[in-house]
Parts: sequence; C-alpha cells; structure tokens
Amino acid sequence: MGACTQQQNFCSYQNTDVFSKNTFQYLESIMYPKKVGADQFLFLDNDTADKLFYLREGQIKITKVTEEGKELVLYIFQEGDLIGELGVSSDSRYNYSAKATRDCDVGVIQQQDLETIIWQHGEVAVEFMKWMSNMHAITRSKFRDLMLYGKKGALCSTLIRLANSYGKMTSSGITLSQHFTNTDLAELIGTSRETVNRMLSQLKKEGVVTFEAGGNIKITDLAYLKNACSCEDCPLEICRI
Amino acid sequence: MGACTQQQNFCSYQNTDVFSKNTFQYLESIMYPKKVGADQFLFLDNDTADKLFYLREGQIKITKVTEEGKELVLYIFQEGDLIGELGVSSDSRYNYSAKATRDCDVGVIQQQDLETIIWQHGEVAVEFMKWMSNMHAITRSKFRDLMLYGKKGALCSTLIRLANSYGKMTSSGITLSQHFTNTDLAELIGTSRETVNRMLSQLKKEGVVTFEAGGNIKITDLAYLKNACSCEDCPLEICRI
DNA sequence: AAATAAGTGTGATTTAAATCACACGAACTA
DNA sequence: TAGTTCGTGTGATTTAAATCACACTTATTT
Repeated sequence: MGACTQQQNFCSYQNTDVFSKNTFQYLESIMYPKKVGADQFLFLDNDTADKLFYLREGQIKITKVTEEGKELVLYIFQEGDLIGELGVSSDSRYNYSAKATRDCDVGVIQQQDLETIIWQHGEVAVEFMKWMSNMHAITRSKFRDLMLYGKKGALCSTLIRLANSYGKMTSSGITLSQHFTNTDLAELIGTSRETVNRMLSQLKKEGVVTFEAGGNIKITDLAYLKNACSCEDCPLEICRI
Repeated sequence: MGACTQQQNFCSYQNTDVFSKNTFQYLESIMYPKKVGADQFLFLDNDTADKLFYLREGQIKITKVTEEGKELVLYIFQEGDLIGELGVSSDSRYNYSAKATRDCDVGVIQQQDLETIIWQHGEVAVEFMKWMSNMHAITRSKFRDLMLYGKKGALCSTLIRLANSYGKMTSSGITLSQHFTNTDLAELIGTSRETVNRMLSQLKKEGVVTFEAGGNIKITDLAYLKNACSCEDCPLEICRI
C-alpha cells in the first residue's frame, strides 16, 4: 500500500506475483523456450491470440500504432511478467503488437494447454482471475490518468508508474534505473516529444525532478507528481507502467 | 463480426452471452435481489469490491469523477449485463462509481460464493475468464479510440458503439433507440458539451447523422464514422458502449 | 398558462497542445 | 577524426479544444 516505498533496485512487482509456487510449476511444465532479438516483434497486431508468454529475461513493449504512424505504448513488461490474453475464443486476435526492446528470453504457453490445467485445478483458475483482474485494473487506471488530467497529469502519472517499476530509492529521491528518452515518454503518454521536453524542463525548474549522469530521471518531489494526477495511492501491482 | 448488422431493437449483445445455461443457473442460485432507484448509486468509488451485480432491468453508468467535478463515463450497462470485478483480494475496492440512470432491478452475487463455484467447476471458470477477457478488451479498445484520434475520432467511435448497443436498423440508417444529450456524449468522450454540439452540427451538415423526432440520433453514414476512428471492425461484444 | 428547468446552438476568447524549424551536444562508426 | 545518427532544447506558428457568455428552444412543473 502506498507507492514508492521500495528499497530494492527495480521491478519489485511482477504481474506473476499472484501465482503460487504450485501454479508456477504447472506453467513451467507446459512452457517451451523462445528467443526474441532486440527490436523484433514477439507478436503483431492482428496475430492469432492463442498463446501466452512468460518473460524470463528482457523487456517487451506493448504498442498500438495508427495508420499515420502515431504510436501509443500501453505497457512495458519486465522479466517475471506474463503477457497475453486468456479465455478468448479460438479465432481471437491481438489488437496490439509486442516488441522486444532488447534480447528476450520467453517461455511460450499454449492457451489450450493452460485452459486444461485451469479446468482441472480450481486454485489455478482463481489465481489466473486475479492476474486478469490486475491487468484490467492497470489498463483502467491508465485510461483514467491519461484522459482526465491533461498532458501534464499524464506525464506525472507516468513518472510515478516508472518510479514504481524502475525506481531506486535514495536519500535524495527516486532514481530511475533505466534511461527513458523524451520520445519514450511521449509514446507512453500519447503526446509529442517536444511537449514532453517542455514539461520536463518545467518540472526540473520547479525542483520536482533532476537528471542524473546519463540522463536518467530522479524524482525529488513525489508529492507534486501525485497531486498533478490526483493519485489515489492505488496498490503497487496496479500503479505500474 | 462486423458492426451494426443487427435487425433487432437494441442491446443485442450482453456481456453475459459468454455464459452457458448451466453457469447461469449457478449464478441464479447464489443471487439475491436488490432495487436501486433512478439516480441512486449501486456502489461508490472506493467501496469494498466484494460483490458482483447482475442487471436484470434498468441501466447503470460506470463513472469516474475528478475532484473538480469532471466526469468520465466508462461504460453504460444494460439489462442482461454483469457488473463488477472477480478475483480481486478481499480488501480490494472499486475505483469507479456505478449510478442508476433509471430504476433498476439487480441481482447481487457475493464474490466469495461465486469463487466457490468457480473452484469446483472448471467450465464455469473458463467462461468467467472469457467474460473478464471481453471486459478488458472493451476497456482497451476505448482507451485506444479516445487517445489516438482526437475528440472527433472519440465522438465517432462512441457513436458506433452506441449504434451497436442501441441501434435499430432502418432503411435510411441506424436509429438510436434512446436519447443521448450532448452532455451525455461529452461525458463518454471526456470533452465539453459545446465541443460535442459543434462536432454533431458538423456531422449533420456533412450528412453523417440526422436527428429524429425527440432528438434521437440516426446514423446515415456509418462508413464515415468508421473511417474517422480507424475502426478495425472488432467483434460486437467488444465494440459496445 | 405562466414559470422554471433542461437542453441546444453559436459567437468570441483563451488556453493547451501539435507542428514546424532549426541549433546544438553526445555518442557511435567508418 | 570527420561524418553521421540520435537525442535534447527552444523559439515561432498553427491548430484543437476549453471556457465564457448568452440567446433561444423544448420539456416539465405548478
């Protein structure tokens, strides 16, 4: 409860934290390995959605691209995250793409294999519902943040989420352990690179963020960010990128 | 497949269409009735999310309200829809409100009772996953439509969704069987009443919509609307309001 | 039938954000 | 080491949308 209290390096919460050791073993038993190189796609918009993917190593961005090339990044998944949809009909298709930002190690799970296990084991079913519920709550909370508080609120919300997913607590603030370019942030927010740059400059001037060597963002006034997007201190598993 | 081909009056698809007769009987067996008067709240933002609600009769709007009073309507549920979350932890809370727009007849389902059934019956689990999956897909597709194509695209997308949920096919177009005010539409889109009014006037001038007696909208050029939000002809159970 | 409330339609103005344009620095790369 | 790519920083301009202000129409109430 309450965001950004973690002392760990980063990725403190994966969306698979809802699974018990037992369930995880079932998953492992039906998983087969796959490598995805940097900048390759794990799957494309409109591909048949008949698999789930467990991200062992690397990073996957889920994106939606318009015909004019405008890109919206819906999620950034980390090692330990499970990617995909469950319970969809056999001819269902993804309506987003999944792109590896670096070399990835993935475990592929056939939806059908998983549904067999779910069918047989009630506790697995309930855990998967929790996983689905969490994923939906993440989407809903982003929807709200990006729609209701203007581009500035959207940026502040995104910085908080990045802090929860990549933040390292220090005495002087929360440092993001990964560099995000202005363009990266713009795609997360649905705005232009220039607008992000101007807003970040402003936040820097106001003492809300500073920049570490290498350009990594350090958040020095979390309260300001929370206020800008009417943060409701939702649980860490939901307030993520 | 393909939107707006229905000849029926309206509400052709409920989110409970994924359930088998058998599952539905389980639901009925643990449901108890509740009345909610017009303009009353079924639940409030931050209430404990330990129940599901089956809407037998009436209409429920799911809304998120900011501190400044700006309102965003996330869904409008109809008779036959199931409302709520499943698989969340016992201390989980709604982060949106549910308001009856008219007198409602609701069946209340304790989450715990349902989880017991899910635990025991694999087929129920799988059907509920499909339900959850659908709900998430609705949220995601709205997110995309409202973020990527400006306010005009957002309005056009919303009109298509309304057509799918309330449209009655006629020889001259698709008539919405319910009146939606400019303010209603503005809250669905996250914009101002004036902007909706101006956009609708423009669409009328361009011959995309007309107004029936009583002010109900009739869509006369669906292709135009689809084009404005890069409609991907997603299935009817997802392209709803 | 008059009064009140709720909804529509539109101008004028302000504000937010996108777009265009270009200078500059840092980081690779050949 | 010169060239190229990639990212940053900022002005100027345009466009989209919100806000303000008010007239007018249509329901609803008493």
